[in-house]
Amino acid sequence: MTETQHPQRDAAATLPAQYQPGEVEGRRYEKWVAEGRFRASADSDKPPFTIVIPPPNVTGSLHMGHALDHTEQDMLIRRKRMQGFEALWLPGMDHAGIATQNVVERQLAAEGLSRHDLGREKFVERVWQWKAESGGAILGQMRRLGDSVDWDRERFTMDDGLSRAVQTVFKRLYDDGLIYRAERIINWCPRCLTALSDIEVEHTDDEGELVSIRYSDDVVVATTRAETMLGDTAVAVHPDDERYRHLIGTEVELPLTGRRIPIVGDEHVDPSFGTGMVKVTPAHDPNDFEIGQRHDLPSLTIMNERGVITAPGPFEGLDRFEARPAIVAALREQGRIVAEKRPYVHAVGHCSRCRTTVEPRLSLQWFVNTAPLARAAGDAVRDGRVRIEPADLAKRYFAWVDNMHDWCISRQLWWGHRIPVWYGPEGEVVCVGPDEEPPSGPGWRRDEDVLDTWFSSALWPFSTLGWPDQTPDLAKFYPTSVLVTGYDILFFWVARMMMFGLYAMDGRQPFDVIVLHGMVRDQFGKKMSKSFGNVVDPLDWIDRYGADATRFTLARGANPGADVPVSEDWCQGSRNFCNKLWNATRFALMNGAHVAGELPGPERLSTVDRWILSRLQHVIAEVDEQFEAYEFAKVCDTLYHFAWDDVCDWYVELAKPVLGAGGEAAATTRRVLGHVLDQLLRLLHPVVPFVTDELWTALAGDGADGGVGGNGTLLTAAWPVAEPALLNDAAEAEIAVLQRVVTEIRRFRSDQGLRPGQRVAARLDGLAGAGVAAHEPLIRSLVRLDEAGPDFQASATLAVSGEVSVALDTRGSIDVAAERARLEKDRAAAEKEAAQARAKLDNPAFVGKAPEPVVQKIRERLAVAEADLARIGTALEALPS
RNA sequence: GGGCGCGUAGCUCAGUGGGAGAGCACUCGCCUUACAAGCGAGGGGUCGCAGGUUCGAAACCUGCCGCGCCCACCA
Repeated sequence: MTETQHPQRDAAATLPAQYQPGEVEGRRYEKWVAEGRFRASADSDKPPFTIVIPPPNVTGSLHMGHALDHTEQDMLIRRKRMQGFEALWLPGMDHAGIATQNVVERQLAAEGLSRHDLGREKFVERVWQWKAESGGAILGQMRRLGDSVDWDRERFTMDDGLSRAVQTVFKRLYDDGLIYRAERIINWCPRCLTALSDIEVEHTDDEGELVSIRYSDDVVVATTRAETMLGDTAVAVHPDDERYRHLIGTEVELPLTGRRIPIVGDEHVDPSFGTGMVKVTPAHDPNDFEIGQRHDLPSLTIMNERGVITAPGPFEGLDRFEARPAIVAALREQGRIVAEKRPYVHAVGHCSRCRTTVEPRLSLQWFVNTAPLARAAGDAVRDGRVRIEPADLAKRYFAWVDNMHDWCISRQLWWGHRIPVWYGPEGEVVCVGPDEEPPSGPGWRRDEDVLDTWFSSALWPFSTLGWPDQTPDLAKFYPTSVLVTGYDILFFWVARMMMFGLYAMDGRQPFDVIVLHGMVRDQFGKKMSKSFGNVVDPLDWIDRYGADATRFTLARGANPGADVPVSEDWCQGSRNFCNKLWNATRFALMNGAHVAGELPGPERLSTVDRWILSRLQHVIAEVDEQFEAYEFAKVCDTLYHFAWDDVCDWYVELAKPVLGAGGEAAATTRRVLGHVLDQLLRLLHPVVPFVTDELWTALAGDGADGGVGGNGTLLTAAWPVAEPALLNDAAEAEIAVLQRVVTEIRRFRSDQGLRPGQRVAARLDGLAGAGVAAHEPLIRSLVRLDEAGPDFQASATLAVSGEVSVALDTRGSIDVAAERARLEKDRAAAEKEAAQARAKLDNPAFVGKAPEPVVQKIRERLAVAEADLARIGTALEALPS
């Protein structure tokens, strides 16, 4: 390409002075999708790289947590795609059992209807209709963020295929005896009218009242749930408790009921708590249930599913929270309340979906026997088949899988996967597989319940790939490569995917690496909450600052496993960074930078070119390491500083005089600048895909060879590979000296209040000794120094470094006091440095025990400090007194 | 009650055995034709406290203080 032909200049002319994300993003995204850039193929020869998206709720909309989660996944996927992997990022949604049913039920309530008015079939139809009309808003929002997901493979947990996977796994677990039905105390939500698993219950410290009730002269028990006494079927004491041993085997009359109940001895009772006597209500308390089992006590249910008292008598029909004070009042009237502790703060469970106080309730439910599954899930991490990043968080994972309770999987809902079990007239129980005919005939009925929504999400990594069929997708893309999610659903989801993945896929793990991030928080580290008013909507930031800025802000704060604080200021900073890239590329285009042809050989490169190319190789290597360690924040930091400090602040500034001068040097610089930007944009593409693709196509042209299957888009351009041959320590050292000289002169100009435009005559001494003599014109040009003329009269001497000093003629008086103060300060610092180094070297213990490289380093440090002192001394002497 | 983690500049955080760092904020000077969403320069920290290990500690150990999170069936 000759100097006069620069088609890029036309491109530059079309670029406005500021990056307008709104103008670029929509069009870029639709182009990517239309060209099928996100599509993965099972037939490909390329090695697979797979991520399945943590399926958002069909009722959900994009919040900052998703934006963070998706940014990390998109960064991984986009980089692997550029590296030549068959990269599949599979999107989809979760049917979100209770959440979705609640949404539709609220809609019905507005019409004055309940789901029972419609009936099961019509209600489920209605939910599907809701999904078609208003569900999945988040999918559109993912496009705004730039998620490079394969839309052709979008899945939903209630799809036919996934439902078949659910039924297959259920049947297998049932046949293996790992699923069973039992009457147990479970967590019951009296509002949602369904059972909940342990982890769907959130405990908070609530205020209550602990009352001590005298059942008889000898028997006093304490409780926070007085209403449950109606269901007491025993009183328990510790069998070794001297005070009460004689009572074991006797009976006591239960107040308000007239029933006589036994006193039993049970190890569970803590003699040191309260009176050491416990009322036993097997139907309404998990501990009491176990005591009841051990002593063969009857379980007396005194409350219905809505928490209303059903025990016959004066309290029948009262809500549990009305019955409580009523019963306490009645007991008080009888003089049976011997003590009240109020307020009494204790942990109370709430429905994670609606906050209603959970009621322990005896009921017949389906459970997964988790012991063998959880052991396998733990072992897969213990033996290294699955890695958790950051590794510290594995402790939390083990704490969970090694102490897992059986999982209650049945839900008394209508929206979800219905339990595939039929009951016959003679008490038969038949579990039906997906390809089997269910039993029919008089008296047969199907189980009414559906499965916990997490049951189907636990199958997500393989049900989405076509399992139970042996599909090409499954063969190509399972196990998935990385799972990216927040540590908050380690238990809900990750551990269960591990259990079911290992089980259903015959011991093959669902993913190789689990990458955990934290929660997005505000700029003060506070949790985002509606009541606190600090919630930020990512779409708002995307509108105002662009998707790239939003992504960069999140990724830049994403330290492994840690919460991610964000603020609008930081997002503006990210927007500014995108704009910086924009303008750097604009500058390059206006000056004819290009990517055509080979890089000039080493003999044609200037030191400045060698320096920036060397820096680039370091950056490529660092970014690769940081990506492999899932250090998203460090990736961003490395590229931010390289782009802004090295490329924009130094290389572009150093290139300006060369480009202005024209000739062969300018031609070389145009090519090197094009190369550096080309590589930089590639490296940045995973985190800021829109602006980089826009700029890269302008720089490389639409017909550019993008490397791996690339034709005019950065998406499939080859990921940079560091070239050791381009590393150049000598050039880096030279430019470091140049930078010190320039910075010191600027420092002087700034301290002395010299106007930036004002030219000053100067004599630069010792550049040759420092090996940077060739850079004198560059230095002079950067800091506007004229040659020393015949009338040159130094009014200040700057001690820079090494042999370099700069004598300046400011053509006027300088602020001697300011310069002296500055030098004194520098001298004090150098003296301190020298003293510290000498103290170490004078210490025989240090010299004897410290490794030689460290000692050598200290010697060098001392030498530098002494040289500094000498130069500062000279400069001080040179100052007019 | 059990477990995990954190305390470094005004704010948010990197740094985990050998010269205290970044972003933002702050101060001063600049519209220097890529960019004022910018440029240049600068100030600012007894690394929570107290012991210990070490030639050497922000980092490793112990204790204390403060903060956070997760798990949990003391009625």
